[in-house]
Amino acid sequence: MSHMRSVSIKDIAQEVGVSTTTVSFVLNGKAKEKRISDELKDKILKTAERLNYRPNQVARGLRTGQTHTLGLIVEDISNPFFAHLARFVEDEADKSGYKVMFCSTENNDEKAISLLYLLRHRQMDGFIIIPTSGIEKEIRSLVNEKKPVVLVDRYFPSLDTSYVTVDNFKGASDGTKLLLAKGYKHILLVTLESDQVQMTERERGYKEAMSSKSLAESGDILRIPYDLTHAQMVKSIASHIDASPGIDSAFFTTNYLGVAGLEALRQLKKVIPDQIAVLSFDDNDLFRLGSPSISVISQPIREIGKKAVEIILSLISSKSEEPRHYILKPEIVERESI
Amino acid sequence: MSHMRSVSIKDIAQEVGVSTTTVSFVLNGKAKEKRISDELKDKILKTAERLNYRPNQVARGLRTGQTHTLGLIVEDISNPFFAHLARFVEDEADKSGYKVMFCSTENNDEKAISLLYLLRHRQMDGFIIIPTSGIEKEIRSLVNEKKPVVLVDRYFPSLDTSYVTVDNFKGASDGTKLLLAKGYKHILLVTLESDQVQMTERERGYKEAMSSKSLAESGDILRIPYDLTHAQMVKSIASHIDASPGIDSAFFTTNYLGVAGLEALRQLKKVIPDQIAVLSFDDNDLFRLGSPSISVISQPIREIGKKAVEIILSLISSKSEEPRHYILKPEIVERESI
DNA sequence: CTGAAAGCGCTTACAG
DNA sequence: CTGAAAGCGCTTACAG
Repeated sequence: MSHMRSVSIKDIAQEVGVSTTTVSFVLNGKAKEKRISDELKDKILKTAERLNYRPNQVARGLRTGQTHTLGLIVEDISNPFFAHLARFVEDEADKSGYKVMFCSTENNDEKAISLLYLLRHRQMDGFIIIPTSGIEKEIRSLVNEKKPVVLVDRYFPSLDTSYVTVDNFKGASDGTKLLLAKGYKHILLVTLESDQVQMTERERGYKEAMSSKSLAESGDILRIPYDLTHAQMVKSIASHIDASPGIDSAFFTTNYLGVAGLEALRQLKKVIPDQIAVLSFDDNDLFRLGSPSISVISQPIREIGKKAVEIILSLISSKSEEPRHYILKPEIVERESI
Repeated sequence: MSHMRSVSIKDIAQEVGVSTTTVSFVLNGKAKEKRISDELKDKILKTAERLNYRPNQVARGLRTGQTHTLGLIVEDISNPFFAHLARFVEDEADKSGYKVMFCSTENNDEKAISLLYLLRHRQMDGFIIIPTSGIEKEIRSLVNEKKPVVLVDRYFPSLDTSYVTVDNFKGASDGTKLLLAKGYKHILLVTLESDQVQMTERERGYKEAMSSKSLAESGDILRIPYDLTHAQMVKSIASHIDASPGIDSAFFTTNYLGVAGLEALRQLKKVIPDQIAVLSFDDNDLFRLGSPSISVISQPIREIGKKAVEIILSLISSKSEEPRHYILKPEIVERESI
């Protein structure tokens, strides 16, 4: 019972003895509008059913110029932050009949550019992008060509696109202030060597909080190159902490830095929070259920995903719309680690 | 500088003063084969470059019948097991110029069926599917229509499809035997109420290991309905363990059951492994870095993803091929929890 | 109430 | 060496 060619609108038309136009109208629910008789409509519907007709969306996409597909470009789909984001984007897109195609950039400019290129070939209706720092030019041309695009997690201050992020400055500043309020004085900030806005803002928040205190408090910043392997990150963090006995607390600016940090502290056999307090951006199972549980600055991922899809869909339906910016509130979750 | 219509092969043809045929040939690298002069070839290439030509893959897909897109249907993309699988599938597919479109079924038959339907409309070249138990009929018709499909993590014994899984029986049996060898006698198996092969095999492995011991050893099985929320799972596990003082160890058959289990034990303030030993299927950051770290039966996710893509690509390139089955070896990772 | 025809952007057998 | 033409499976303005 296998066909090499699947059944098309033409087959139905032939079977019923009518034009493909009529079939198309009926199948698209325009029977009423086109005033096609109920008998004929039923006959066409029944025949489509009987022949097990499946509309070819590729053909429809070519004809209408709408593929009902969103391109989602993340840093790494296996990172829990992006995996959850993907899921919420999927759910939200699904409600409007959109599917999503994902790609991981590994935070690599070359890869990101080539992925964006490939996705454009495939006529995505819109793009939800966690940009790498070197992809500004390509995003700009996307915008210039009026392609719907929304940046997530980070954006380019010099580029007027829609974006949705979190108030990273406030998150980092509040987190640091919480540590200070708890009596920790020598706070190490472990962050990524990055010029991207989400990272610079977090660093700025930390610095602002530190500077608001007296000079007795002293900070320290460890900047990890973002192309290190996980093992190298762990090693780098461990050796820095080991060499800095004065430090009483560590603040990690991303979830995988936090994970690497816990691994480092474990190697050093540091007791949390007695020997060193820990705070991290982003939440995950390890932070939530590990022992001790880790305090975090949690991002509202579901809301971020929802907003991103909402923006992209509104951009798709009305090309002229102005860029929209959403800056959501991160939430401090206090646990046992501080 | 924005165009409503992007540049097509026709624009290039017009610009150069040549037919679209010729343009298509050189753009597809067939200049040599079609013996098109180097001058002309260069001119066409230059013009394409200058006009910033981007081939429309939707049109190509319609014409050639190949979309170079794989459909990946998982249970939940935000679950670390599937998130990692997705990443490895992506990487492997990428090497052959394929992109992947993902969907989450939530282990819901209706949703799975509708997703498969939607993806078929979109002319995926192949499907990598983590099936729900009620989707057998739809998978069967996929196979009957000679669509390339490979099942992952589980399969239907009564359906002759390609699949790649892990030796779940051996994994569960070895894990149980390890607990027994460590002196634990009263092992609780916490599993899903499921008739799917990966689950029944794990339960069978556990039972086999238990029955190989004397009657002094006694087991207990808690079967969690798979439609419970996370909180309900935690509650169900907690109350069962709380009501079974004789139990000295717990073996969880999936990663999220393990996570819920740890949460339950934390609520009950049970000390691991002194009051209760813990073993779980699947690995994750929490198991690896939590305190105490949790022993696991780890699946070779990268290899699973690679194999799945390898099979699907070979199915795509030669439709006649026989189904292939891969049963990979799980690995026991002993940590502090037993 | 219904259909012939054009066209979305490609590829490719066929012809010269 | 190169091109005219058909066709992938749809949708839709136009005509009657």
